[in-house]
Amino acid sequence: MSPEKCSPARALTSRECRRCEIRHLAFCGALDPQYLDEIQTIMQTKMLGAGEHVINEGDEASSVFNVVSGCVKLYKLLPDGRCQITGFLLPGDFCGIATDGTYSYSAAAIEPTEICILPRRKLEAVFVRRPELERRLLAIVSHELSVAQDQMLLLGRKTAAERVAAFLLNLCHRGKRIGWSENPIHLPMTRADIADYLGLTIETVSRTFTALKKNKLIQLQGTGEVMIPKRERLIELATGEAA
Amino acid sequence: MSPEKCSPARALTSRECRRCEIRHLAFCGALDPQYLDEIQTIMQTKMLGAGEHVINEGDEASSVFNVVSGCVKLYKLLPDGRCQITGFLLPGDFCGIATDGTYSYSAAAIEPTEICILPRRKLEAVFVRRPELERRLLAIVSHELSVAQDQMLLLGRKTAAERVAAFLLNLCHRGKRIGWSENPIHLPMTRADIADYLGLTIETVSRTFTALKKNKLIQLQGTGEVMIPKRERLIELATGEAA
DNA sequence: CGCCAACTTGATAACATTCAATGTAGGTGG
DNA sequence: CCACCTACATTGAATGTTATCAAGTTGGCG
Repeated sequence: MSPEKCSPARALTSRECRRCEIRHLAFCGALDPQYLDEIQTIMQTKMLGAGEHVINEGDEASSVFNVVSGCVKLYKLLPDGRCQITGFLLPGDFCGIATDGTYSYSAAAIEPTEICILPRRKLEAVFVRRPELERRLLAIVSHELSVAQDQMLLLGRKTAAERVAAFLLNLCHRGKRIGWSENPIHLPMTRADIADYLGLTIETVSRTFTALKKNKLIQLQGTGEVMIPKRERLIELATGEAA
Repeated sequence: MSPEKCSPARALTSRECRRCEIRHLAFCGALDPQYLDEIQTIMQTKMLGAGEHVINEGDEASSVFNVVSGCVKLYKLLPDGRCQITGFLLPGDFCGIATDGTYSYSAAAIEPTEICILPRRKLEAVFVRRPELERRLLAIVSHELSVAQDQMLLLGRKTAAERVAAFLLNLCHRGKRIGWSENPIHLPMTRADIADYLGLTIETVSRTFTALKKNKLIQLQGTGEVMIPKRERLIELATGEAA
């Protein structure tokens, strides 16, 4: 629910963009390979352990970050500790866009995670030379806005069962794109993270999993592997078509 | 809660960008006045009555729209009629950005509203010549994403009273920017719209207004004018600092 | 003046939360 | 290798905030 303990930061290194296996998933993929040095020369990489922070809300927005491997949660806190996770970043996703010079949310790895660090200033300079990069960024941010609107519908109007169903299908869909198993789905996050993402409590999430299991909409293999036997029925539930 | 009846569409006309009084509020403001014709020549304007639609979810995303005057609600529906309003557009705001070729939400005027219509294709052509426009768009969409994240926190984790307080302060802040009265605040939308925006029911919104009034956090002058006597106390409530 | 839509208020019910206890799995040290 | 510890997850019982159902009230407009 709240910030987690941090292990000491790892040394900065630098991957080779040319050999980057997730480039086609990231915004860098908009760049013709011949111009890859534009990114390579301003970029550094870093390994993070579970719980380590990429971004602290309120800090000066000096960089944007690409997730290469692992999983990062974006979240906001209320003064009394209530937490809302606004998204999970998978390989190829990025964070760190800021409007007013400071980050408006926090970001923390939930498992061992490798990130690319791109200094904002330098990246903006690249945009001037390579507008296709900025165009891709606009497309991605627009898409994220659309996803955010879906999530508002979920948080404002869906029942617990609908939320959990939508969450599972979503993760399935995104995982597929990056080559994860479609069935069973792997959940890298805890029940607490799922609860904070869906605007529920841990207990309600747990009970909902149990109920879905009882109704044969899902099967659990351990707490982090979910089989979906009847995809259509889960989709109906998630979209609110089920009475 | 649901789509409203539509009166017949008004004739298309064209305002003069050069004399546009809200240009500095809109993304067009990024354009040096000497290039205003780039927009002027591709743009048309239209008057809408209350309830008329700007966008129908699922339609082909052929244009983007600027609000010149009035107020537009953006919303999404579930099959059974549940509605989530994702935002209210005030003069200077725009809508119609789409990722995959079709609109992912609906948009309807909630009072007489004037809009500018910019064909997507033609606008994209302008972007190539005038990258400052696209850059501004990225800044605006990034800001909207940040606002959407705030709204997720509200919908997922705030109480009814906190939601209403946050809503009033928000509208106050946005209204100020476009020259509306700061105190009392004018609410152009119905209780039903407020409910669908805050993920509550009409009854809960109404009761919450009554409760805030009883606690002297607001005063009502009719249903659409709200006085805020002690701004700080309302801010405390809205941000979750109040116990 | 009367109608209708929007709003308010009241009583009851439901869904999710809270508080509390129990269960399970992975990791560590004896 | 097993016992123990801790973090995470599940389950149960009671509570509470908000939703639902049902009247009323207000206010603007023809």
